[in-house]
Amino acid sequence: METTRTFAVRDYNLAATLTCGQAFRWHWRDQCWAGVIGTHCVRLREAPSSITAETAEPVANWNWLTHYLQLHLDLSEVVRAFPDDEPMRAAVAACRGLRLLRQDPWECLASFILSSTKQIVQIRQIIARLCERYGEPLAVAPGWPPAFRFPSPARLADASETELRRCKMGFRAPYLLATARVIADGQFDLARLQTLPVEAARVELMKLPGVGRKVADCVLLFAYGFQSAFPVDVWVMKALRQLYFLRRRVHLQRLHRFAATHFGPCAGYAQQYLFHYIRTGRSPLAPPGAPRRR
DNA sequence: GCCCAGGTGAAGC
DNA sequence: GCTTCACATGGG
Repeated sequence: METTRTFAVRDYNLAATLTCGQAFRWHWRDQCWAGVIGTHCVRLREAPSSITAETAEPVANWNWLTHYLQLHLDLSEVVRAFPDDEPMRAAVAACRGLRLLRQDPWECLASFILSSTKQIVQIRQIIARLCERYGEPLAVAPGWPPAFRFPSPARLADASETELRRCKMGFRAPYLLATARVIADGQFDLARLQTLPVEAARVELMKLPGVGRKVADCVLLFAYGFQSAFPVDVWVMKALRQLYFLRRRVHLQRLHRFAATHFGPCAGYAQQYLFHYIRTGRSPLAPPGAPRRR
């Protein structure tokens, strides 16, 4: 039992991984990345070839952390599977060490239901309010600020739409509430999706209120680890159009077909590199106002 | 004021 | 089938 453990890593860019828009609860505080994984309040410190974790309470088994961070994964194999073209080379060079996490399905699902037409900053604020108001308080170390579990489906199912709207989630409130209720009632089994082929799991997810193709793909990729899932949002759409389709108008369906054939077995990983690349001011497509590297 | 944000669902052709 | 629109909220 210990509260600190250091893990040797290679090619792990923790900052990019925790801020690239796949998870929304990490904060930079006291030279550490502070966050909550399940019931564990944790701080992560990045060094050139290691990651040191500190928890609020002693830990006997660290599997929850190594699984979440996917520490066993050999990133070079993933990158080798990418297509050898100029956009991918640039994206990989711009965010070397970027990883996909393996998140809890419910937290991931609820988070991305709340994500539609919201900027990442705002998604983070909504989720923070949701956890403060509905999540169970967690044990924290002396000097750490209060921390909360992500609220369970049952807890949110007991709330009213009006209450949820006070977290500033707007029109997403009825979606989150309805989905929480279906899951809390046992009518929908998130765990079962892990046993299905990706296409079948997607069909199931899209039966949930507020879950369309894009949100479903995010959950398939970020929570279940289906690496062929390729979420296409406005940014990925822009990137694919400009980098691969000569700025022509392209239908979403065609982009999905292109993604399935062009990016290989780790298409979802490639998607995250492209997404982060265009959003962080390191590409010609950077958003206005984004920090631009020389 | 305007436009846009890791979209979805429903209504209108 | 496809296209258009409403839906809250806040940042730039």
